[in-house]
Amino acid sequence: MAESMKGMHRTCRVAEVTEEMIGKEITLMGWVQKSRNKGGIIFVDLRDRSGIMQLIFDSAKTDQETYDKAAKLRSEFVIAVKGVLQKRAGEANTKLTTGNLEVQVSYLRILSESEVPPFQIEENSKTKDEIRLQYRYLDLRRPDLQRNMKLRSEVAYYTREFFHNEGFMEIETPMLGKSTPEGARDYLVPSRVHPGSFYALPQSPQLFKQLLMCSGYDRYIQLARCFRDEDLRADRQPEFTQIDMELSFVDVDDVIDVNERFLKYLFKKTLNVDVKTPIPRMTWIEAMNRFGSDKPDVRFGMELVDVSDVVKDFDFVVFKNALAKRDGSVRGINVKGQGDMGRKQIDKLVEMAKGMGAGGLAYIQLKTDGTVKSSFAKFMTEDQEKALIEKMGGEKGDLLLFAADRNKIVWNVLGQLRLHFRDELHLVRKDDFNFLWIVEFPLLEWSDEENRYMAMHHPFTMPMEEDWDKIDTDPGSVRAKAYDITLNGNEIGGGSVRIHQDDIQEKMFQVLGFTKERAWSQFKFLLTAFKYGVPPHAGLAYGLDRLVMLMAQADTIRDVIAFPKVKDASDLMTEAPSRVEQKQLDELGLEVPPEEK
RNA sequence: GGCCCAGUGGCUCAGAUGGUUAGAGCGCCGCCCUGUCACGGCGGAGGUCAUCGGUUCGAUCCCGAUCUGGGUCGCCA
Repeated sequence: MAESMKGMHRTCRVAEVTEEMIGKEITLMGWVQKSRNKGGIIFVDLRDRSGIMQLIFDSAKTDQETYDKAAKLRSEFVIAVKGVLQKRAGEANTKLTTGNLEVQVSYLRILSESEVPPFQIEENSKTKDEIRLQYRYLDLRRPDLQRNMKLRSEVAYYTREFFHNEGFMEIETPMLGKSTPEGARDYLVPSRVHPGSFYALPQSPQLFKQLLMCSGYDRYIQLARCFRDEDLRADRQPEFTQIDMELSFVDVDDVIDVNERFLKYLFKKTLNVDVKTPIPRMTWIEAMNRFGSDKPDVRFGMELVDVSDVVKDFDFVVFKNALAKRDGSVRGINVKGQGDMGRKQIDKLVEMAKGMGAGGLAYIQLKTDGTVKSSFAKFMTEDQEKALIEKMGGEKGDLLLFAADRNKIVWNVLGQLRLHFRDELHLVRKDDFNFLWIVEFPLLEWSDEENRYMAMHHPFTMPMEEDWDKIDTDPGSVRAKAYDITLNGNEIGGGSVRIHQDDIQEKMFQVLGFTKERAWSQFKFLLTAFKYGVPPHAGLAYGLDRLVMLMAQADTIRDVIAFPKVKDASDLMTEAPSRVEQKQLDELGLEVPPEEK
């Protein structure tokens, strides 16, 4: 039976008691974590978001009615107790911050009873995601999720504080906007007033923040909700939050400077971690050549080695074909100490490589017994083999893996294998925070599918002045004033300097295959705004969820989002998305497929 | 959309060449216990072995499809 809390007032959270309160009567409220009835004395662990406090019901000291009531307490009952805070009479519990304290209860109210929960409310739950998410309100009671939510709240707080002190203004941009077919799929919202017309939920506030620069707001920040109707991943949700910013009268170094100070401040305040500044910078091409990734994990070696020159005369058709391709190369990695790997495991690696788009994976095993086994031994002379091993720095016991194809594929295959071995061989520590800027991204990326160049970042990204003269002759070689901030091999943010000169913008649209008409119909408001005095500006956006995930050392982004969605973008708790009543559809002038039975 | 993994009491898992009563730990219920805190002792309840179909004398186990969840590729300017 649920009782009222009338007349009772919570003194503080259960683990927020102080030494001065010892001997005083206090009132606590929370959930029953656990009850241990010894017969004659009952111990109850009372839990709230601050922690746990042990309650004592002693048959010799409490009245019979209270004692009998205490005997009825079960897990997750919500109770209010009045009693004297005291030093523990028995052994202290070193695992609790309140382990040397307890409350001798004189008065108990059961504010709410609870059914037996479907899983135990405890740290490091092994319960499968499906059930946790169905009962998310119970899952969120678990201490590890409460810690993550607290960290997330603090990240948001210190972010606002830092940027406020730096003169940034937080300005909200619309959730109901205009659909732009470039980029990710939009979530669409039908308009009742304009049947057949749709708003789109924002993928990012990109264009609005540029307009705010046109309006003179100088330094803008927003913790912005964004939406992308694409498939989910362990680190990707359909709705997510960005720390979104834009600055006027700045260049690359200015954006990097304020953000390095931000990261230093944030990590110190929230995790007490010292971020060393300046954060190192690496160009995109160096990252790709050395690590096969534009978000390299540089905490360990196993760097890519370009062996194209060494193998160019090998009588191996796979290598020859690769080198004949545009942007083709042969590169390898040296997996130290794995030369004795079994055939089965190697086959698995080859399969992995094929899954990443490679035709296969060539290898040389330098076994510890001194023998050498290679998948392409018959296509090279002994001297050639020796030269290749030497180029790779191969020693007894090493495994040399080679990919041959267009650079894009070679980088991807070896870059991913490198990460595979990082995890397999435990080459890094999780609590190590290694930041790295990646700069000088290519401006454009060729799309085979569209048969044209696409913007690597977005169409408003400023090219590097020194490359601009190559925009007609060799567009693929033009670098952009774009930058990403990475942490331990994850992209946590990215941005660019934006184009503010209309002649460059016009040329960009032309290169991207936009007709003047299409560019104008799509971005009329922006292009018009740019006619009325636009300052040079640049910005950056962090993925807040992914950042907090890494800070919390969580394995999935779901663990830092209160109410996340599952793989098919549905919510197991609310069962959204759901069908709606015909009346709603009629008002919108919409027809939808009939429900499947 | 493709590929891979998983689905057995409330939770986490084990299991059987295909054969009587499918096990364990935790949780739950009852009784006992005045210093426990992974409390302890005794007793007990609880299972369409994800669903549908096939093979078989017989299927939780083999086969196929489906569903659910996870990972990943495509996708994510």
